Amino acid sequence: MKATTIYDVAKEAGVSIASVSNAINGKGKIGKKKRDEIFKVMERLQYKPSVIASALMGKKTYTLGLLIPDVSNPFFSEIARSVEDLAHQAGYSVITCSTDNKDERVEKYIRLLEQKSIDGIIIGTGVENTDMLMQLAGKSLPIVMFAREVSGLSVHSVLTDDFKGGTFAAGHLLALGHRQVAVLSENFKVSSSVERVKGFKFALFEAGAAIEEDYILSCESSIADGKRAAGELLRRDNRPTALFCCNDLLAIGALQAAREAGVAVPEELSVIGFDNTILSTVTTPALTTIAQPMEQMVKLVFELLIGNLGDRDSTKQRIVMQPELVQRESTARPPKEVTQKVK
Amino acid sequence: MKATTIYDVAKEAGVSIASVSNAINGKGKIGKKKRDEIFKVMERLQYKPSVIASALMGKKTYTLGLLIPDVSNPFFSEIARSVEDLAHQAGYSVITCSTDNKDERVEKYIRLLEQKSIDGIIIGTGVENTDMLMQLAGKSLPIVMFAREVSGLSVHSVLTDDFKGGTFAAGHLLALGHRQVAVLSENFKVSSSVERVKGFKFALFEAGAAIEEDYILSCESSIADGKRAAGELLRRDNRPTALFCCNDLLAIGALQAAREAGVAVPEELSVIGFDNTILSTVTTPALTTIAQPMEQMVKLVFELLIGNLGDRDSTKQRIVMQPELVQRESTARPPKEVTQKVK
DNA sequence: CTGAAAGCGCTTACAG
DNA sequence: CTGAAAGCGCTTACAG
Repeated sequence: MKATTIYDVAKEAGVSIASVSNAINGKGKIGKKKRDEIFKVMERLQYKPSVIASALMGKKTYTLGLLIPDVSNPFFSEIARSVEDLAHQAGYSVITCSTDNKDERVEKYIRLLEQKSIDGIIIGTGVENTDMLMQLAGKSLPIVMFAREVSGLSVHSVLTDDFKGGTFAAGHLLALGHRQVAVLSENFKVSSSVERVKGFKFALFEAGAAIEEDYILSCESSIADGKRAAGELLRRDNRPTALFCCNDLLAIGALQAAREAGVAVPEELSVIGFDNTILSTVTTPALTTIAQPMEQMVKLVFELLIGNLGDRDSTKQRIVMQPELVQRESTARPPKEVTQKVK
Repeated sequence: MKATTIYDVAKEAGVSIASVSNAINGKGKIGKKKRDEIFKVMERLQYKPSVIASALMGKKTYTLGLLIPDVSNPFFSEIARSVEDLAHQAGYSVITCSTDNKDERVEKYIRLLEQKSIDGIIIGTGVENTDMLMQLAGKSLPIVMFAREVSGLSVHSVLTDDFKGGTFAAGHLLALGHRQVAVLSENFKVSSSVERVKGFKFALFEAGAAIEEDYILSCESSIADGKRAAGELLRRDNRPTALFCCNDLLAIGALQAAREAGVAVPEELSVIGFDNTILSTVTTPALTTIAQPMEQMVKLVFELLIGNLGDRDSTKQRIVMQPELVQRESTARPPKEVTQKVK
């Protein structure tokens, strides 16, 4: 049972395939009668043009690639949904690619996407080996970076001001009276985390409460790893009174470690996350966190990718959005007398 | 800067395009020397065959469609990840489509996917208007239903035994001593929920603790809606001592409603969910829930879709997997004297 | 073993 | 306004 082709409708309507094609694409001039007849036949035959064939003729595939670390991570699944919705509205489908922040996966996926002649690619994952991206950027395939940055890469990007997000977290903790703080950072490959930590440290330093380097722990981005790292911190003699976590997953791990260690949050330990995912609304206590304006960011990504914002391809846009502190229940004033746990 | 085509490598290697094609696909017989030379040229020119062109010749597009209600819902985002990984291993990409359980979206997406000549489609979303699916099933496009069923549709399916899942939930609550229970169900369109409720009711009935119909509330699948419905239930004079929720989202809503109403979980109210998503590990108390063997299910879906399990297309497989009770902290014995809240 | 040629389902100049 | 024809980048018989 072969699908009906343009030939079938042309024959059925008694016209040439060129006319059918023109009718569909609104090109050329076609007599109204002929056009109506053609549409009627298409309807009757349930004709659906093959995007494969038209893509081969140099038209679009109406498919976009989305590279993120992991769709099953709520932060990224929320992004994936926004991207999908906007894409769908514009007639595009999106191929989601979870990279686990591994370069080999990034490479493999990009190669795959290229072979499929996609129309554009959104990169929201960390990449170490930038050569491949450089090369990609040199081709005609539109790229936009989302919430990540690769220095020296000439592409559009829409970012959150992660540095400022870090200062917001620090400011909040400082205002509450904390002076003994620690941070759980993501892997150094993740440029956004690096910025967040920088901002955090900077604000602390400015306030004369500079953080010691060994109170900055690097983790993989998972609840389990956050728990492990936070547990380590809580066992130290000089326990911090507040913890800044570079994403909500890590913060939740911290919450769990605190519970296990019998440390009350927020009374004995304040915890602040980043991203404002659904997870942060679900924990007890609910998580204070830094929000990124995701919806707007995704919208801008589209403007850049398939809209006219990205048209003048001479200058690459770099759009930076403002983060926001979302105060919930996991942060409070530090305990009156800081517990100096002695072994 | 046009991409390099098969002609470029043929010319460069001094052979015909047919030989290049054969070399790539391991077809026909090619002299070892020629073959090596061809590969060397492909490498040098960075030649990547166009899947568009080969798809037009009737070969696969190596693209799969995945229809689910919502990627940003953790249950489905976890599925999406498993699907992606298995697909990736087999050289496929997947286009994720969030339907919100709306038929119009289902139709639009399916049409889109058909035009893109995808190789197969996984349907994990509720569908009311089955005509369209019937028609789809009549075509050559492989389909497999995942965790959802449409009666009368002749396609492969891999399911959890939702009815049994419901009885597990009931059995657990019964064993704990609960007799006054209620349920938060999803929309009736969701066949799996219907089965879960049926099983739950059945087990209760068997135990002589039949549930009253007005203690079964239907909700949209969101935390907010679960909270609303649970709140309603908790305000009743005859408050239930246990709540079975058809998915974790609803259960979390129930947890939140209980907290707001000052009802302690699990001391005064037991709550049990379904799906065992990451969310259930993150709440306080952690959620007792019913788990589906998702990884295995996704594996089977692939066997059916692109493996040999689905080959003999005469008989459609219907594979039913066993659910499992995951006991955590949100369920316990009912309070000694059941509170009879009088207005 | 190897290559010339037809064809997949479209789009696009180009004549009429 | 309309249609014949070439071509997109491949694959596949079919001769040699």
